[in-house]
Amino acid sequence: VSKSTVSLVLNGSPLIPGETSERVREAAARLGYVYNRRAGQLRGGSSNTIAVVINDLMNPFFAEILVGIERKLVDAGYVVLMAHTSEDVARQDQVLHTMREQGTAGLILCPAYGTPRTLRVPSSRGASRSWSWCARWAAAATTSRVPTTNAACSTRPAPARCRAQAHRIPGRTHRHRARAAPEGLQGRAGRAQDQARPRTAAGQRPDPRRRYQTMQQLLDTQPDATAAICYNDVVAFGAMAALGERGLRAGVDFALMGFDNVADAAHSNPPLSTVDIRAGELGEHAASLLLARIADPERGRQSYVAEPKVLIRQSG
Amino acid sequence: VSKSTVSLVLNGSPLIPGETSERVREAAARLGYVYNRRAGQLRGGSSNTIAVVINDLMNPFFAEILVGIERKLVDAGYVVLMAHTSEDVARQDQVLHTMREQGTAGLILCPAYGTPRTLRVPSSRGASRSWSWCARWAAAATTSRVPTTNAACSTRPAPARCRAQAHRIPGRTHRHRARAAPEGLQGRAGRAQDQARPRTAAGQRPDPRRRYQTMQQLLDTQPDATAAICYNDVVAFGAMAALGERGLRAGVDFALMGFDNVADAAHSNPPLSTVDIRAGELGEHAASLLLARIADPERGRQSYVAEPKVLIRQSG
DNA sequence: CTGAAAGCGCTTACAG
DNA sequence: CTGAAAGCGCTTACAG
Repeated sequence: VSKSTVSLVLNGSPLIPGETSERVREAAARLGYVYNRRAGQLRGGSSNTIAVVINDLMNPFFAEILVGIERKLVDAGYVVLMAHTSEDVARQDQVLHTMREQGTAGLILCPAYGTPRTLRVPSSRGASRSWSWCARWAAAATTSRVPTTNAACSTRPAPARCRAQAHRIPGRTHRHRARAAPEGLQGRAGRAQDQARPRTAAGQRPDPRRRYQTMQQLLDTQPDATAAICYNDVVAFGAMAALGERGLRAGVDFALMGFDNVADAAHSNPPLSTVDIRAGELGEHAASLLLARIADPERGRQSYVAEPKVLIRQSG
Repeated sequence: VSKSTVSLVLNGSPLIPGETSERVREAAARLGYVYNRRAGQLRGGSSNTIAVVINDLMNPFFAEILVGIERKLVDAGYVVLMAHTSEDVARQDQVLHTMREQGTAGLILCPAYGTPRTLRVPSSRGASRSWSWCARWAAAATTSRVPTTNAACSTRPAPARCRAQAHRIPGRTHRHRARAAPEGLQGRAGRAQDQARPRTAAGQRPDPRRRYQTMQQLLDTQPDATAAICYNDVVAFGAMAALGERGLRAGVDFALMGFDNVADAAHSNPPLSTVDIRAGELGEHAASLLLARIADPERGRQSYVAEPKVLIRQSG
């Protein structure tokens, strides 16, 4: 009954005969022994924790991403150290700093709006930690400055095709940023009046309190508009409310398109046409790429870009 | 420049003179030194991590709770170890076991449906860990079996007043569990036909895929119903969709009441009448009570019960 | 196949 | 006020 024997047993080493192993396990159970993984990792030099820093859990899109990440990571035997930034860059810096001291094996970051593309993730000593960006374009830019940068999960599909020819889409005045190429929308009949591409208001963050007002404003200032491509599903939900208040119904009087295909989009009132991006899988991919990088640090950085799928439901 | 001197400096001990302290800090910064908190805690016997196990982040109610918990905990200098159970008791057992080895200072659990009330949280060795239940009734029952049980955050307000006299509310046939006492609803005029109290379908979990069908079914089987008190806001959103599909509008043809006052409830189509329970604060309280217990383990268990507030908007 | 010894990076008495 | 020494709970060579 020696210390090292116990250690070998608990780590499932094949060196120990079954009988001895049994005795040890039995004794451990009887004494209510609980393994101190941190001590083990201190000595062994490994770590089974991964940091996940996420920007906005109030948006179901990111909540789904987090769930996907967590699922994959736990399945792989890791435990996740989570922090929420509420889109606040200062808090993001703070938690990034704190987590550095925890000696995680890796980090997945869904960056807050305004995160500099050159962000250097403070890595633990020596062993430069692997990490991934997730779900925002910032991914592309983190090359030379952060050589440990790994995966990029971008939701941005092919650009410059954001036109819905069948409807009158307001351009520069509305605040929504069109991210998709909703080709499906083109087929929806109507008068093809305006091909104005919705203005990309980069850097503009979709303030939850404004989702609704934005549509109100749009309807006031551009009374001839008959469609809107919304920044995301949550914005589109707000637009539905604004429409409803004026006695208009999306899909009848107005075409509305979201983005993300959040779970609730299938049962909004009316069900929302949107672009399916499978947020959960996005998260799982971010996790997978990170895990691959941890397993083989020599591996170059990779990226995964989701294939968006247009989903036409009642709203547009 | 000795090890212990460095340690004292980094922990802000007053024993070290300013000049020496400066030199140490400067050198640390220059060398890119990063403190290994786990090693420190191994020796010191403390821990600054807290486990948070949560059941369903797809429901914005719980996402808000998590955000509240995280905010409070990070502000207090802790770091959170998060796990998601997806309402799966088996996975909950798994993550609870894994987290035990991490030696957290405490645990907050939003139990999955079906969690036995007698659940014993596996505590780390010796130092029985403080912990809290959050947001589910299970709280009340965890007394004698888990003496380290701490706070209970219950969302259940006073019972047995769930009647909306102004409307015809289906009773036993619908699947929604009424949790609130929507007094405000009583004042909403209409024919007072039925006082049937909605049947409490305890243990019945609101399957997201069914939210919508449930309302459909209700309308089919009880065509004379004119109101529904929904289990929560998310269920109510599904009901709105079902209504909309039949050309009915909540607040005009039918009264609909949710529960939780999730952020989106203010801008659903139409805006949802609901019961405000301030999920974020619920989470913050769960965190506060846990922190108090950690600071003073002798302190008895406490509970916090939120005061619900009825919010009448357009839907009912 | 099992035990004694050194050490992961820190902290904490305890001497100088 | 600063340094030398022991030890947190584990793992990993290295002998027996």
